[in-house]
Amino acid sequence: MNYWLMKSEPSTFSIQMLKEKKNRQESWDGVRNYQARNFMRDEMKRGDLALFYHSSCKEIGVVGIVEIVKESHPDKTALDENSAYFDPKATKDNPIWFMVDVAFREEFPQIISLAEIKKHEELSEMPLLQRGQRLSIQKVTKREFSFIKKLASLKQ
DNA sequence: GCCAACGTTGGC
DNA sequence: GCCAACGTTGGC
Repeated sequence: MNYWLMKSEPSTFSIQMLKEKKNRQESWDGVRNYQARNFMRDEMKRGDLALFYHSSCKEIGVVGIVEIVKESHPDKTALDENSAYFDPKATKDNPIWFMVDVAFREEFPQIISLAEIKKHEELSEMPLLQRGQRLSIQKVTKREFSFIKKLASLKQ
């Protein structure tokens, strides 16, 4: 089982939006970076857990946990001319872009902010904190995942 | 809004 | 295959 961090701009898709969906599930569409795509296509498995990270917003940080409930399948927004994520190079036979489906598992009582993550030596090797790192999907160790989950529970 | 750091594109 | 130009990301 693997652990992940998945970034989203909350103005586009937030954990509240996921939580308010009827089945509390959503396809993680719109990823247009090959490395992030490869993680989804090749490595993400059903049952994996991911930290939900809000980026480019007022309160930056980890806001909760989601579970991968459906493994890689083609991202249809790449074929949709009306989508902001349309890619003219994608075809039905060669979709290029893939996505997984996630399900809401937990919303932290308080955000674990980027500033706080930076304070803990135990989290200092997270890709998130490495210079120039901007991948929207990143690997997280079990230790890091548990540490952040514990930080969140301590704030209750 | 700024800007550093990346990733992608396209001419050669 | 190189690499300059350009576009994007994302924290501040």
